[in-house]
Amino acid sequence: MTIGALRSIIIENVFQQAVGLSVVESWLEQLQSNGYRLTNARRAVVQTVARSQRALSPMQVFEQARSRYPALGLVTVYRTLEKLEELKLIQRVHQLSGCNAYLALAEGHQHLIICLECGRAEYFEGEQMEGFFSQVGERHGYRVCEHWLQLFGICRECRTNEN
Amino acid sequence: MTIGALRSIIIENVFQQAVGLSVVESWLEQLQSNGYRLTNARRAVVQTVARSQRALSPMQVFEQARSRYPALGLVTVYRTLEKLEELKLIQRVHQLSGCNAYLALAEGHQHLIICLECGRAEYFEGEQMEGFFSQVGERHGYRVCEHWLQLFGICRECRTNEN
DNA sequence: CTCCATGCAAAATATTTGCAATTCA
DNA sequence: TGAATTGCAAATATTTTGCATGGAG
Repeated sequence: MTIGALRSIIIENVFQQAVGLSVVESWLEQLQSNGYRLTNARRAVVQTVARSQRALSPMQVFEQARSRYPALGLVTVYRTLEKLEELKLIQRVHQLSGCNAYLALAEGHQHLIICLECGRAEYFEGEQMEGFFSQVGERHGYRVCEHWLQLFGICRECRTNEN
Repeated sequence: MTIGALRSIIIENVFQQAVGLSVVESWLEQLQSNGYRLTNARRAVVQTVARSQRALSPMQVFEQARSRYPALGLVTVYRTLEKLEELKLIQRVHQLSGCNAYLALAEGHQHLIICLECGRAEYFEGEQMEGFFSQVGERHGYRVCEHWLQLFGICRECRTNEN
């Protein structure tokens, strides 16, 4: 094993511990504490969605999760996503390309910025807008109780690759 | 005919001239000038969508337009909506209840406020936000080129009816 | 009279449901 | 062991496509 390969593994482990594994374990715990059983099918789906940097459709989740657990069925993906959404661990993301993709839900970070090229999705904050939204509502006679804000663009990595 | 009925007709005509008929005629003209033929099916769809205050699904358009032109088929609704969208006369609207509804597109008014109760949809302006959106993009390394902003709430009429 | 447009039927997709076999707790 | 979970197959729901007929220009 080369130094390079070793370093990759270390970095991967650090990465998983920092942003991957703990989220997976937290989701599995929450499924369990809400009365759902932990199965290999659910573990595969949770690992796939929790670690993804982009919103995935049920079919994409199915394809990726099947490499972890080949016996997985598409129906189980649908049912697991349903439960994760119900527990507010993921949310459905609407994009120009479709509205059936799911992404980990970051608490308190309501707004999304999505790369049109690679699909990478990140949350950003914008609390100062709530006041503006209420004002707009008042002006039109609405009591505003929800809002969707999403930005679309090209991320740095994709711009670099294109040049 | 009573004075009341007469007044209703006058008001309806004024209304149609102000916000309904002219839009319908404009859309039909644009269909024609883009090489599409004017048929009764298309007239029925255009009248339904152009005059609606809320976003309508293909099935809803079909049901409403069929009362104007009973021989209408659902497939023609899909195909007509497709052409209207291509001509940028309507847009697909994403709601919690689904993403397959279409609404007249008001030029220059990019953002929507939608009543969760009755579905009424109105556009509002918010040009001052473009700068903010670009800033957010920069901070995350994105070149922002598009944005979605939608507010959801309860309109005045629905609040009144509930009390 | 010539194509474009239509509506039906069928196909293609996407999602949900019924159910017997399996697996977790 | 008992009940929740699974995957398959079938049912639904939605949208698209093929095609013979009809209608606009």
